[in-house]
Amino acid sequence: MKPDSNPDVMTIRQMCDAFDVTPRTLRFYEAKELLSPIREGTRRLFTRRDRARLALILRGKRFGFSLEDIRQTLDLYDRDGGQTAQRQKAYELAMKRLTEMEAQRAELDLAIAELKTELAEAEARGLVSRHAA
Amino acid sequence: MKPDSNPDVMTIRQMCDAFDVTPRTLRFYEAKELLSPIREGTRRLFTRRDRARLALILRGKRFGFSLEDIRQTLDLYDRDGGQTAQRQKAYELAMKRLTEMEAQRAELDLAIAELKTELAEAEARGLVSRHAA
DNA sequence: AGACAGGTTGACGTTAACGTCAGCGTAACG
DNA sequence: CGTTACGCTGACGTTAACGTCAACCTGTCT
Repeated sequence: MKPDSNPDVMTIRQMCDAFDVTPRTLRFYEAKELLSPIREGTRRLFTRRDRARLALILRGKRFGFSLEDIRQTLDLYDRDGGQTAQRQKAYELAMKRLTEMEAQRAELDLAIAELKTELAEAEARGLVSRHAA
Repeated sequence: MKPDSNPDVMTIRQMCDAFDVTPRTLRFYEAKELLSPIREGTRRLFTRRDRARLALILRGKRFGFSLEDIRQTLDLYDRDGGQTAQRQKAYELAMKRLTEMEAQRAELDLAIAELKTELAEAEARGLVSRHAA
């Protein structure tokens, strides 16, 4: 019987298709303790928790955070386990990340505005056409 | 006589102090054609143009862009030189970057909102204190 | 039984973005 | 004129984040 009868867990290939990553990447993330799929014999089965974490990981990457940065922040989203002291640390770390992200947002807004200005000027100088080949 | 008598150019060390990077980094960026300081004999002298570009480079990095991505976009800010065809390409590339950045901002907003929610819930669950050690 | 699809574990290769170190040049200072 | 500061050029080392490949197991289909 196939193991994917359970809709709550996914095989490595299903994960790859769903998130557009390679098996190597998922195993790598597991080795780095970003994911912790359960084992059915030797095979990995990824739970909802793994999927949620992977989504957060990929997002974090798009924002330029390192896997190590991400790993540490990730624990906040784990409402269940963890000692109080650990949770407190995760919380504070997440606060720090929040501050960073808000700063990044501010700078991003600025950069976008500047780039728009630059594009408008280039246009005004008549050296480019809005839509070409 | 010291070369830094000219306020328009800076030595490598002045650049390092101003932008908090190492000499190695500046030479590396030059090798990758992101910067093109003039030479006084063997020594590098960085112009206003180099400084402007470096600022953009460092910003781009904070947004998670690769040096290669940055290098290509950078040319848009070079109002002077360049063939028309080249400028047109740079323009279109910059448009693409703009779209990317706006998408990134949207996702960033979402992520910030989610993280805030998560923090609020953690607080509500009473497992953490807003400000600890 | 044979073959095939899908998964697993090492182990080594690769790319980006620098760090580090040796060896050399040179300019200004005491 | 020696040395101290600053800079330069290779050239090799390093870290992160995977890619690639070989060798192996295992369930399923024919």
